[in-house]
Amino acid sequence: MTSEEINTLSNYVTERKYLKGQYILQQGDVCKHSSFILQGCTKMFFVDDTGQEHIIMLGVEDWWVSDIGSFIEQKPAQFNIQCLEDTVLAQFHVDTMDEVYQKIPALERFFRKLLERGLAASQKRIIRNFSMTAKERYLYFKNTYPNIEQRIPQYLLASYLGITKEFLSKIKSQLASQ
Amino acid sequence: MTSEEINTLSNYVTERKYLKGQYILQQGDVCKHSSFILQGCTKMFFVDDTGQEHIIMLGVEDWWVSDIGSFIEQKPAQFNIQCLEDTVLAQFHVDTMDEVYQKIPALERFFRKLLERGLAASQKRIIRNFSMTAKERYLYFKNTYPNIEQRIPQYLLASYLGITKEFLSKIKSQLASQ
DNA sequence: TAGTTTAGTTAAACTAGTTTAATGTTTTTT
DNA sequence: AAAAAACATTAAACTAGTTTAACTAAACTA
Repeated sequence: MTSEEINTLSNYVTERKYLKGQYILQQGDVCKHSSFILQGCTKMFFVDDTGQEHIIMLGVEDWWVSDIGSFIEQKPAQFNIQCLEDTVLAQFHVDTMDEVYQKIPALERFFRKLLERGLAASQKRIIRNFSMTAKERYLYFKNTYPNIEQRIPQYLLASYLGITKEFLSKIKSQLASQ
Repeated sequence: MTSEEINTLSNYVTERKYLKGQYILQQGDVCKHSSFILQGCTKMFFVDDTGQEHIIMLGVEDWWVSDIGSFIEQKPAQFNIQCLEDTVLAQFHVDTMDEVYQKIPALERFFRKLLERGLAASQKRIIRNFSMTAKERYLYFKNTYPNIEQRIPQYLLASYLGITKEFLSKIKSQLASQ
């Protein structure tokens, strides 16, 4: 991107602050923003028929968060996004995306690459869920994101890993006693 | 797209035939094509450390298949794609993508939307794996893709559902006896 | 047409992960 | 500083799904 383009870009980006616990997006609402985390920590989750919460994605600094399906199609979101800490976002609004893409063609490419990485990551996660045990998934998480575990409560990590908090406890005590 | 653009497009698309059992892509190779299924049926899978095969995606007519991560970054593929029937593909080659995008800007948008849908579908699959039992997943599959089950062997469906073929057998006999 | 491979079924023994419930620990509120 | 709320641990009973193994059925090969 040229420095002129970066300048143009700034007209389309809004900074917004959220407090811990606040929702960036609620299941059923239409996702109006694609957001980049400048500071803070978020969880993207959905609530199933039985009322249980399942975490799809955790987000920290430099990650993008949004319900992409909802954002693109402007249909009701399937997911909630909530702040686990006070969080600062840089947001693009859906109504100005076409305009930005037109003014800065490189951005369309950038967002495509973002999506590609997101899809690749999502597919890898499906694989991990199929081919690894809960203990292996936990160790993989610790290894891949060594600084997230300290920032979030264990029951959320358990939900992200697809297991109960009780079982995560058991795994940790097993690992500790070795 | 204008009819002129469609004409231009045809210069960049190649038709290719594969026989049942042939590989469109092998784990470790770099994915050079993004392919649209004109006819046939494919499986995308990966083989884990223990030698077990896990199906990420099945593909039939009108679906796109490729290892997107590998295609985009031009890195070795993590997945295999193999034909379950004689299959005819319409393929874009990676080397000409930038050129096509330039000549037909609408195509870049089209591929972005494709990715968005792919990502949304992948996330939904993660959810289903977390929040549904194997029986529910099976019924969901039957309901959503009513004509795929007859085309593929049961042990592949089991792999797609993330269960053993024995357990799928059990589920089916349970459902039959109701 | 028999013989061999490939796919599907059934059942018993097993294991990874859940549920329930009680107890302990930390953090927040007042 | 006490009380309340939120989070974490442990253990016993349970269940969904796996493993192993033996058997049946279909599909290719000769």
